[in-house]
Amino acid sequence: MMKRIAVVEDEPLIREELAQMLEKAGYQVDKICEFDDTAQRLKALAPDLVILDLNLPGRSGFQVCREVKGMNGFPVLVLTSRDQMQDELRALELGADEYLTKPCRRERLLARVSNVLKRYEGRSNLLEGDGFLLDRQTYTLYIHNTSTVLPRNQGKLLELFLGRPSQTVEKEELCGALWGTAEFIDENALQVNLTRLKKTMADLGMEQKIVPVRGKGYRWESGKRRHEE
Amino acid sequence: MMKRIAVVEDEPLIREELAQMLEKAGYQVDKICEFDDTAQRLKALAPDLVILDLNLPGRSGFQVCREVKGMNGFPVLVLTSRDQMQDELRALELGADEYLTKPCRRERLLARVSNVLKRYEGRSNLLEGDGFLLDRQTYTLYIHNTSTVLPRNQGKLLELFLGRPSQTVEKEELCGALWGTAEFIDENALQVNLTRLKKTMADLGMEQKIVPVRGKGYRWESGKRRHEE
DNA sequence: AAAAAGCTTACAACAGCTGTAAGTGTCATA
DNA sequence: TATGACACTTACAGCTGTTGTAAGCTTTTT
Repeated sequence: MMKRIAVVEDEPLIREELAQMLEKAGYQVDKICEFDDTAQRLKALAPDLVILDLNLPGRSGFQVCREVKGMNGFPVLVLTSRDQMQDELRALELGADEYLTKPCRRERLLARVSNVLKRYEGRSNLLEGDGFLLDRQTYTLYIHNTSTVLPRNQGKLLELFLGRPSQTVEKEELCGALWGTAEFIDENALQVNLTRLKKTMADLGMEQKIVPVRGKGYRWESGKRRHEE
Repeated sequence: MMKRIAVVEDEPLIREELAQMLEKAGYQVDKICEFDDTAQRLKALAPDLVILDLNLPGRSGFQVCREVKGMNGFPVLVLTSRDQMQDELRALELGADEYLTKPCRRERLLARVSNVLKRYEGRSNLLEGDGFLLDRQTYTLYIHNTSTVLPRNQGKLLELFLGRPSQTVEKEELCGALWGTAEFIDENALQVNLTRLKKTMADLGMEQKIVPVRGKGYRWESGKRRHEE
């Protein structure tokens, strides 16, 4: 399957040259030319890799980098003419997967691109939690250098909670996630499954985080947040 | 928990300087000073990251890189004075996670080290196959942007094969992997499990690779390797 | 052609996950 | 502080998917 790369670069000449080079190397390229809501556009494109310039009109590339990594976790390769050490450190700290300075030789760029893509192979549906990762398909949970496959129901619940941090999730919805349509709600069965999830989380050393909201449902508390809302 | 870094560098001065820098940054450092069986030594150390020089006495650093990536999948950061583009490409192709040239500023090195470590968080036991990844603990198989949890026996077999690419693995050993001690060998049961593994591999679109060696055992053929050695 | 090695398939035993049900604990309000 | 509603625990039996068994088939070698 052809890998898709999004190019975020405001200088048209460089952008086109980049796109051509990548296409010649067998990638499908999406060019971003307007930079008012870059992160959102990227989310819609859902590429396999983002190549990002730091000097963008309006919003800074750093901001985009942070948003992309926080939101979707796409791999990000920063390609910029800013060669200050500080910029590099900042980009890496924000989660960039690679940092290259322009001008950059074709071979090097392509090698790094392929390297980053390879690293991310098969990891496109890892959900990021607070100190752990959850595979959406298999419900494999990665934490503290170990992995465990959660039973299906526990995985579904955890997945749902991770998508709604710090929000109250109603029982109806939880039941819906477990048994499809939420027409027949078995609060007890839900309760049992929640207990089981809590237990395996405790066994794995994750901080307890599923808080009951009386009469409503449950809320997932992100571990060591400082400020509540 | 303190991360452990193995430094593979033959020049004592540089080695010590590197080690000091890393230790000051809060890592535990293992220095490798003899280079006759580097990959084996690294395996025994089981570090969180390997910093590797390419110009080693005896065996080439490339060879070490390949062995480390094939065997254990530790993250490898190549730090070398060879700044030929060709070297960089080759190292990346062999699976190196990062390539830096000496001299390298402290901040850059530390940033890249922390970046690589972060990427590998919780992924320390992913075995790399030819176009796929296998989680040693859960036998979750990642391929083509999907993941599947293999049944235990199929996982064990695949794991064993991945550790012995292009070698004939005897039936005894395969049985040993499945049922502990290989004292009681049930060739038929083994056969059935192999068939099942082949089937799930075929279903997942992996090229067929388990070749019988008459009277001996089986051999895992690495798909589309160009040059063997 | 026959023997040996390798492979396929169906089936029953088994393990682990799931829902059920009955009972215990906790909280909020009168 | 008594009460009822809600929340939780536990044991158990049914179900699903994995495993070993056994019988028969195919391929290879001599």
